[in-house]
Amino acid sequence: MLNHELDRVFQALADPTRRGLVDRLTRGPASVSELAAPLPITLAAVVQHLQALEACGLVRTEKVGRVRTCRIDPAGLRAAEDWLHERRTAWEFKLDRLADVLEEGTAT
Amino acid sequence: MLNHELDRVFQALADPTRRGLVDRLTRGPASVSELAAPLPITLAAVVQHLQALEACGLVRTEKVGRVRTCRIDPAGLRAAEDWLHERRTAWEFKLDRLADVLEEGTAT
DNA sequence: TCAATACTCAAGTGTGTGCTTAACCATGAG
DNA sequence: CTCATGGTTAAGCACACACTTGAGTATTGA
Repeated sequence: MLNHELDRVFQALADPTRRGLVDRLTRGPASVSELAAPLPITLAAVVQHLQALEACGLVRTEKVGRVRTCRIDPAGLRAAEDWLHERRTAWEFKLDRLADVLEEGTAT
Repeated sequence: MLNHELDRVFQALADPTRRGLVDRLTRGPASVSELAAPLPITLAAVVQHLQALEACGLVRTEKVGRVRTCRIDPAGLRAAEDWLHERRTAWEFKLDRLADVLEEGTAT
């Protein structure tokens, strides 16, 4: 995944409403109005959030009749997760090696 | 970690410059000017980015003399990583169970 | 056919973000 | 002491973002 796409994934996840939508969708697919119902904002605003989520691969949607059904797309989640995992483990590995060197110094 | 803190973590990671700083710091600690040197922006701007990164627990810094040394704080990375991991696996588990049910339907 | 449902789109508004400049403070070297 | 280094802070600007309103389209049920 390109750097520019990761921008949008993290940007999308930065908003609590959008993270709420993702959270809701992990419990199963839902229509736009179902997603909007519990929220204190307009349906139009929810649609805009969904467009952001779809644009960066966090959510897939499909329109049947007049109902648009939304569901999680794990690809986006995985991309962000992998980025974080790589950096964190790289750093922790470095820390461990440093600890080893220090240990070696004090021992013997 | 509270929801509000996750906001700031993802918000921080949404910016490519800040993600670049995190990336750089996984290769080892650095001073503010070292971090700024390769970047096309002012040192003041870098300081502002670092404040954002520190405020949300992605980076720790320590000032000795007039030099501020920055290093990764894995806590922030882990918080975001965990959030993503939980949602993704929850959804994939759901998908697997759905596949099982469909399988059962077509079989026998 | 008529009305309700389920969105969709465009325009506008207030707030937040990234960046710059410019002035400033603290430390270390000569 | 004096100057350079390394960083900090504040003010301001341009643009992006979340949200609303309002008007429109397509589908469905009676």
